Amino acid sequence: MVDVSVAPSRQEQKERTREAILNAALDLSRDHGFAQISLRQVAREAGIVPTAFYRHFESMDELGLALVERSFLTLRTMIREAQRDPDVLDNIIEAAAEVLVRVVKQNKMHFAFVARERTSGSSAVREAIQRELELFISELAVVLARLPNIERWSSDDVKMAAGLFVRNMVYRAEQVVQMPEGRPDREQEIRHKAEREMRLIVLGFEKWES
Amino acid sequence: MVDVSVAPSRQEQKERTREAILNAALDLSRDHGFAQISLRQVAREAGIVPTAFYRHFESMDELGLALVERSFLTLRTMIREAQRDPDVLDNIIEAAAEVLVRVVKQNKMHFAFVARERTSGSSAVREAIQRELELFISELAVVLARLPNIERWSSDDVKMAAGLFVRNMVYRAEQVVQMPEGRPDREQEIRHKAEREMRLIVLGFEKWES
DNA sequence: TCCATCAGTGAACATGCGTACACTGAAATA
DNA sequence: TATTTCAGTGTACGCATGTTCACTGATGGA
Repeated sequence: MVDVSVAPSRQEQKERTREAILNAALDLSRDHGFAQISLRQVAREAGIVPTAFYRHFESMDELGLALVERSFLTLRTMIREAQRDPDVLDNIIEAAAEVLVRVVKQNKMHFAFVARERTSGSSAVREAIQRELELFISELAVVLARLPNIERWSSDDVKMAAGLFVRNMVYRAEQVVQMPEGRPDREQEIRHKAEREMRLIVLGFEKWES
Repeated sequence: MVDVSVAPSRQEQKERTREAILNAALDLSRDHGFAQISLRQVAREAGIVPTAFYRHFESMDELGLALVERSFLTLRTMIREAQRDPDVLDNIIEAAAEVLVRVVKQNKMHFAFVARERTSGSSAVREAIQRELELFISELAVVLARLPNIERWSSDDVKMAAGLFVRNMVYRAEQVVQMPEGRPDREQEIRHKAEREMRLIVLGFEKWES
């Protein structure tokens, strides 16, 4: 029996409300951080009564973890894309800078969330982000390991390089997030600076010994 | 007329209470961030009644700014020291890594505050920290500009390099702060990683063109 | 058609919050 | 010594919070 009516099924409706809560929380976090917002604010913004919140999450902490997961889905998609693209290996710097600005711009809220809560969220959220970032660095290390100058490096060294890239990426992502709407000049500037930094790091690669 | 009695003057007492408030706030910020703590908590911890808080600060925001200022005093002292020491130029990496771990360990709370509130504090606090960090990068750039390989660089390039150093320093400082007490092995590891990263960046210096 | 399920409701509560206000009493000043 | 100053007190207020509990009514399986 196929549902062809406009009325959503119970499951669909629940999922929809869950999304509304996630989006409300992400939106409210924007100004003052996730840790500052209250369960009641989230409920209000999501268009439900405070107690209905508990039908979806046991606590704000659990909501925070769900947001971490959803945000990193974006990042993982990004690196999977990069792994498939053969051009990336040829000019990793330009590709990375381009992807950085484009993807961050498309997912401002998620990046803002990660950058902000990485150091300041509740300990549960903070630890989840650190773990996910470590994972992300490892995945990037796999990509980097295929670069010509890096093939002979120890895996520790490759991870260090990946860590440097990611940290600079997080920093530049913060800037893209804080960037006011409709400022292509600022965007250009950030991309340019990100490129120069990565190029400097890559230059170091070529002379690196253990 | 010199005050030889044990009783502190009115001014001294006020200054003492102000310090108590600052320390209380720094201490309470440790676990959940400055933005999360309340005026009443700070007052309680400082041993005064909530309303007495207003004799010293107009709001929690003003307290936050005072903490930023006090925290950066530490950082500025650090770089002034480095500027006077001629050895620093010879082996800037080892010196920087050593100073990093030592000073951060001595002033854990201040560094933790800066690292945490940099991305998550109230906008006033956040902007104050960004400004101070920019200033710090400029000061470091002056030191770097005297390095043999860098003399011929444009000032923009030197600032980029200083920015890379500072961002990695902030990151490693976060780790030192989170480091559990009495773990010299972890300390050694962090210092070692910081050194390797800086060495990689310096290697890039040598081949840098514009 | 009947009935169980369960997403969302709405009232109630105890608690902690920021801040206004009138106050006290010791230190500083005259 | 008499007076002023002012850091710190204590009460009181209205408000937002997290969580409890009994509830409603549409969905969807029997």
